Order: sequence, then structure tokens, then C-alpha cells
Amino acid sequence: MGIQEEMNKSAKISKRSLESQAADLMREDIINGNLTPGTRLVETTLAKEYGLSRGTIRIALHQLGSEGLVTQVPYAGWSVTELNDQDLWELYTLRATLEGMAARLAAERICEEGAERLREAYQQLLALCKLGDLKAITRADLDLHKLIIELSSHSRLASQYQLVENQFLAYIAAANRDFEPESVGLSHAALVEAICEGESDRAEAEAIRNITGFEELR
Amino acid sequence: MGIQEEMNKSAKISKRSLESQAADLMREDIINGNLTPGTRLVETTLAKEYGLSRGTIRIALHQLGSEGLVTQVPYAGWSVTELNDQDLWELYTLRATLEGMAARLAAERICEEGAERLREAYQQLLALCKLGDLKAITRADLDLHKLIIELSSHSRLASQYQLVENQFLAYIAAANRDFEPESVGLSHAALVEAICEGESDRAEAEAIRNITGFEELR
DNA sequence: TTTGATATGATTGTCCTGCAATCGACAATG
DNA sequence: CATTGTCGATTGCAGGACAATCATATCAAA
Repeated sequence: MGIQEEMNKSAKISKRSLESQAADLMREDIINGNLTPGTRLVETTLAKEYGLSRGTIRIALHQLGSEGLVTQVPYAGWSVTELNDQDLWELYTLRATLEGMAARLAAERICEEGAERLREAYQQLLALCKLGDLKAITRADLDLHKLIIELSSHSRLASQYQLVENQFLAYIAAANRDFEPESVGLSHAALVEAICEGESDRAEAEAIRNITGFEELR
Repeated sequence: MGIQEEMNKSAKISKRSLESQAADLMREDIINGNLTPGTRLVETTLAKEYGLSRGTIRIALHQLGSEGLVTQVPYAGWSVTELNDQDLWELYTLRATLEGMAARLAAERICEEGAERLREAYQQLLALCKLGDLKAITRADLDLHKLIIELSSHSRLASQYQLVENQFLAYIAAANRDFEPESVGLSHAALVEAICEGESDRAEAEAIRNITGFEELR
């Protein structure tokens, strides 16, 4: 029918509920730009599409709503959230602050293994920058940032960051407004070094500079 | 039966859905300590209590789940979230960062009216501190902090801060672990002044100091 | 005693049907 | 033209039904 076919041969038994799986699928569609901001989402239509009941879809939509990806107007319907300039500014600033905090924490509790992983991720990014594949660069950049978040060992910070990033990605995908095209690799050098050497103040400052540096809104 | 009695004679016609109203009621119960961490929440029982259908309650529970106030284990049930030391540390650090960001933004865009409101809230807090009513002091303290958030004009920051605060309040109420009992008033003086004078760096630093200052975890 | 298998009850997961409430658009009316 | 009423679409919400899963108790076997 719709979802439940993959029994996940790989040991990891899929215990996810259909509700959250449906939310996952829709989230992907929004982030990838298959569903662009403003698109209306009708519960009954989605239910038929995914082969699920309306109640299940409803829960999934509420979930996405709490993540800021879809918007609900009472009795009228759901739609993919549209962002205005204020929203963009909020996402930028919030992301900068969160990433700064993550960099500080990561620097405070950096260990040898963490530093190794961080340097490796950075080298990977640097290598891809030379090749010029924009999609790959973007992914490697995101990986590097997410690794910093992981190294901060702060689950709430991680999930909050993920939320901001998702809203951001949905906007990027829809606006076809590609990431920073140039010199993303070099600008991260100082950040990685600061974290690896445990200099928390510098790490925080560098993280913030890296994000707010390339676009001035408002 | 359960909720919908108040027709809100004061012009403001209640447009909230029963789903979110139910979430509001439960949230209040958790924050006030009527529902302590670990308490099990059964959908059918709640439905009967509030006079609502199970589906409605389900949506409300998922909402509270996304706010971190209740926890769900699949097929087993819901319960009021219990926080461990790591969680407490996460909440403290996240709150400090968010409040620092808010103080910075507030200082950057402070206006005469905002400064007036801020000074007034601070004077109110100071006055209550002399009287010694702990509950009133706590409320005034929360009001002051929330005013700073409001002055930052950052809706996402505001809602994120609210989430952290709610989890925090739920813990406080349950643990009966009262807020900072002493000198809360004086410690905020520098913060208020920095914001009113537009000194964003100092405002951010003071805000962080005020939060992390009174308890060292981990 | 310990382990493992089985039965059982509680609770959620998911589906269904049905209807009321509300919104948006458009026609009718003055 | 402005107002009002109607109508279709969609969500809001209720209630019932059953499967899936978990937690626990129970019993059998080693």
C-alpha cells in the first residue's frame, strides 16, 4: 500500500510508528523541495496518497507543524510554511547562536578521537571544494557542522539545531538559492583548529563569524 | 462537560481548538506540579476526565511530547517527563545561551519605551525582594526575563525560551526546589542597565552570568 | 533456583464512519 | 455597490472497532 513494506533487513528493527514515518516522508519532501512553500496539504488527499488513515496523517501534520515546516489555519487547511524576511533573519541569528554554543561546548570537552573525526571531516570538505561539486560540498559542509553539534554532547541543542536547519533547507531548496559558493572550506579552518585545541572562546566566535559572515539580511 | 463552558463574555471569542486547549490544561497541570514527573497518562482515562474524545487527547499528548513535557514509550504509554542531571545541565546551558542572545538583541534595538518598561519591571522586582514573598519574587523575576525576550523581537527565540522554561518549571515545581532565594534583585541591575544603554556585549555577558552564576551542575 | 515459554490484561496504534463547525467563493438580493 | 445567503471543501471532533505490542503473572522445564 503506502509505507509499511520495508521490513528493514538490516538488523535495526524498525519500530517507528506509521505516524512518525509519515511525518518523515513529508518532511523529506519539504526539505528536498518536492513540496514548495505555499503548497496546500489536504488531510484526506494525503491519507489516500500514503495509504494511511486520516487520523494518522493528522498526527503527522501536527508534528510537522510543531517543527515549523507546515502551517495550519483553523478549519481552512494546512500548507507548507512560507518564510518572510523576518523569518529568515530569525533563522540565521538563531542558527548562529546555537552553532556558537555548540562550538564552545565542543571545544571544552574535545578529546583525541573527537579531534581526529573533526579534522577528517574538514579535510573531506576541503578536498571536495577543490573538485567543485556544489551538491557534495553542501553536504560535506552540513556534515561538518552536524559533527560539531554532536561533539557538544547536548541533545536538546542538537534537536533544536536540526529544526532550524530543516526550515532553512526547505527555504533553500524552494528558492534554489544555493549555498555559499566560494571559500567555504578555508573559512572553517580557524573554527576547526580552535575546537581541536580546546579554545572555547575562539571557537564560539569563529562559529558565529562563519554563519553571519556571508549574508547580511535586514 | 469538560472544557468548553467559558464562552468568554469579554469580546475575545475563544478560537482555540479543543486539542490545543486540552494541551494547555495538561501543560498547566505539569508546570504547577499537579502532575509530577513519572506520572502515567492514559489516553482513555484523560479522555473521560476532560470529556473529550481519545483522538483529541492524542493530538494534545503529541503536542506536549514535542515540547518535552511528556514522554512516550511505544505501545506502553505516556508519562510526565523525568529529568536527570544531564537534562538539567542541558536546560541550564541552553537557557543561558538563549537569554544571552535575547539580551544582546534587546540591547541592539532598545528604544525609549522599551527601556522604560524594562526599568519599571526591574523596580517592581526590587520592591518585591524587600517584602520577601518568594512566590511573588519568582513571578516578577520570570516577568523580567520574559520582557527581555519580548524586547528582542525574535519569535522563534521566544517560543524556544518558553519551551525550556516550561520544562524547567515542571522540574522546580516537582522537586520543590525553590528559585534563587537571595539577592536576585541586585544581580539583575547590571543586566538591565546594559540593555537600556544599548551595550550589547555587556548585556549578553551579564545575562549569562545571571543564569549560570547561582548553580554549578556537572 | 533459574530459565524459558505461555497466557493474559492493559494500552497504544490504526482504521473506519459520521457529523458539526468553519472558511472561501460566489450568487442573490436590496 | 454593499450586504447577505448559500454551497462546497476542509478541518474539528466524536465514537467504535480491532490489531499490535508491552508488562506482568504463571507455569513448566532444566
